[in-house]
Amino acid sequence: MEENLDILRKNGLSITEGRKKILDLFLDTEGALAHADIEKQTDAAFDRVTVYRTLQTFVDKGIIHQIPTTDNSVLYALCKHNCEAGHHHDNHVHFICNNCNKTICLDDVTVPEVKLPRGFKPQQSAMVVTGVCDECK
Amino acid sequence: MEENLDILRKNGLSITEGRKKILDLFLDTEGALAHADIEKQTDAAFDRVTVYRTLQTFVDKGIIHQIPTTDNSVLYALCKHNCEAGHHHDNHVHFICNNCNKTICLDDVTVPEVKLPRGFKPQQSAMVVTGVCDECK
DNA sequence: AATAAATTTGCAATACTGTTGCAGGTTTTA
DNA sequence: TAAAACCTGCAACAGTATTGCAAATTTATT
Repeated sequence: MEENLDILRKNGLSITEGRKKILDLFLDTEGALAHADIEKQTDAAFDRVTVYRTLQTFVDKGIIHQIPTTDNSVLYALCKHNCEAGHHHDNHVHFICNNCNKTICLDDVTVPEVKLPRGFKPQQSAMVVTGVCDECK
Repeated sequence: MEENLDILRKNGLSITEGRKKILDLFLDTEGALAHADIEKQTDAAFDRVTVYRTLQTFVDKGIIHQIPTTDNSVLYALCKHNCEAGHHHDNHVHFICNNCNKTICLDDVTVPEVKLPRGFKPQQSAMVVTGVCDECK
């Protein structure tokens, strides 16, 4: 299986060890990943800076998306639906489990629209639900 | 007007210069405040550490609440509805203006409920909408 | 009102997170 | 295979946040 190579090629990115490994991590992970997770799970094989830059590149290309959290950490997850460079379609709800602390993309749950007061024009909405996930229940 | 003293007393907190000033800032501000805003607007009269500790104390007592943001900064705003120590009723939508960058609590807009997949038990929901606010429109 | 007890503050030190410039190395292109 | 393009690691730096401790302030007690 060479899904990782496909994705990198499709996005016009050079194929490098770092990008392959980090992309594999995302492909193998159900939940979301923080920068620190990636450093740990790659045994610090890559410089911190490289990891930051790789993540940024992936976000720019629409391969992964950033997840808003209530505590202020930054999490990333694969984009499931075809996002394009600079144009994310990331309007699903994110769930954070208080038990196992995983963050899960609920790809099938769309962020509902809300009625805003007069004069407010919405552009993007994000929703984070915390609670207990299906594995910890 | 001594609203600030009332609030501090009600929560069993010592009355100090720092707490009065910082609380006043929140009472006078419509939007939300970041740690950096507070340092600036108090002319660095208080040590950074004091500001951090004061904010933490206020959050613990239910005087202010943390706001989730899409970029990962930490913002705080007054709790309007009677929150109690360790028990926030912060279920209103937050709005971030892409033009003036203010974060506004839409106290009258409640976070809608969403149907989660089987096995997921929700406890708290947060919603952030970005766009253009009523003053920048 | 004065003192003792409790609480809060500021400083110093430390840790973590994230960014930039640049030289050297790797990948791609031709 | 060589040149061009691109990516990586290092070093340096900046911002954010936390902890321990002594000094200062606030509150409770007499």
